Amino acid sequence: MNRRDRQREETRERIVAAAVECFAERGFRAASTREIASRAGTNQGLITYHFKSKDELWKAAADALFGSLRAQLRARLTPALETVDPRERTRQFIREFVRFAAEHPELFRFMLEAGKADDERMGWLVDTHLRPTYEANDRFGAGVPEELRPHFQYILVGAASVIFAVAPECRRLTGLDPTQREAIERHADVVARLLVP
Amino acid sequence: MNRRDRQREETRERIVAAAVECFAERGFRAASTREIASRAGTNQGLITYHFKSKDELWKAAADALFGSLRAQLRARLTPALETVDPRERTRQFIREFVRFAAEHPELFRFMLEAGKADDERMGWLVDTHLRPTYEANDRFGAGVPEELRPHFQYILVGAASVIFAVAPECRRLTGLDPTQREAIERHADVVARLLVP
DNA sequence: CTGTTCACTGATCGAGTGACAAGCCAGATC
DNA sequence: GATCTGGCTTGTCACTCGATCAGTGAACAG
Repeated sequence: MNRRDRQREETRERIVAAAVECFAERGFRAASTREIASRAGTNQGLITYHFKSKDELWKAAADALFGSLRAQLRARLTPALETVDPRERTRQFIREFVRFAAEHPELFRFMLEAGKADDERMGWLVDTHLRPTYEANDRFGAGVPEELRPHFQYILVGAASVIFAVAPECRRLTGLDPTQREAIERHADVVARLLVP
Repeated sequence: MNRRDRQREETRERIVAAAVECFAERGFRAASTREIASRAGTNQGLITYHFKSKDELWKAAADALFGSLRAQLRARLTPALETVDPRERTRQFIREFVRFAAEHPELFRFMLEAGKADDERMGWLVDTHLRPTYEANDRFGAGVPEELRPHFQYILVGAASVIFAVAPECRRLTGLDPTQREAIERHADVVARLLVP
């Protein structure tokens, strides 16, 4: 690959990384391309050059976030499948999911911001990223009746993620800092034991 | 009270109601005072007249939302306290909380949007509204050890609310419409039985 | 070495944004 | 019934937004 092409690639990646941060922190509309450019160390015009529009940049950010993290999540969840006892296996699965949610609160924020409105971005995100992830996690819901699957899915996601998504609030409200390793492990344990008694 | 004063009050309430909607749907920055004014059936200038700034309007909206809903929630939760069996009482409590979350998804959206950043609005919301609510719900966590309280709190909120906060996404992803009465009751039942085995 | 390509910059556009101020007129006051 | 108060409208301010585009210069091809 060319030196120019490598430079191009690296710049795009810097912009996408900054975009993931901004979109997760502020939401689509409130995130400005100028701030994204600034965090990436360039100017705003370059964003429209690489990604035709803000919408396209958002999709690129979603691709980077969900693509990378889905692979990472699968890699971390599969060892749990080796556990023999099925209930303990599911608990391991859940604990690992909670740890993952703690390390990547931007994933939940991204999903929640996109999922609340019935617009084109939501449709795209569901069809492109959420459905594959959802179906991949069916291994987890093996023992759950068909009509309860969606409930369990969202209960798990909510129970695991919310405390990390509102970490500043939790710190101020309860004094507990959910970013501490100890708190993460405790949360993982509580969620796992609640969902699999 | 004067006719003018009544008119004034009613107008302010219309604006606040529109503001609650907009802030919950779009977040603070992405919600525009012009859209709020339009939904309230007036013009943008009137907002600055009644509420000096957008920040003040946001606080007024939070006051209306949390104030009214905390009272309403307490009214709906206290009957559950009459149940004799302590575990069943807690389950009733949780079921009612889930129903409440289903009817008022804007509460969770509001809380989540405010709680993710460590800014002045978050501090104000915690000190003014969240802490009182949090402490009032201590009746619920009677049997829970001190250091697990925050975890249970956020697990309950997340498990109960997320599916309703991303209702459009849930509909498209799973085919289940979480706004249907049947789905709400099922969700309430699942959450209650999970959190109190 | 020469000419071309193309990642990148900086300026500018129209369409919003929140805050502000001057005027209007129904309703309160006397 | 004249006067005045104050809720409300309209227009405007400086500013930010995403998008567009001419211009620049280093890396490329021949």
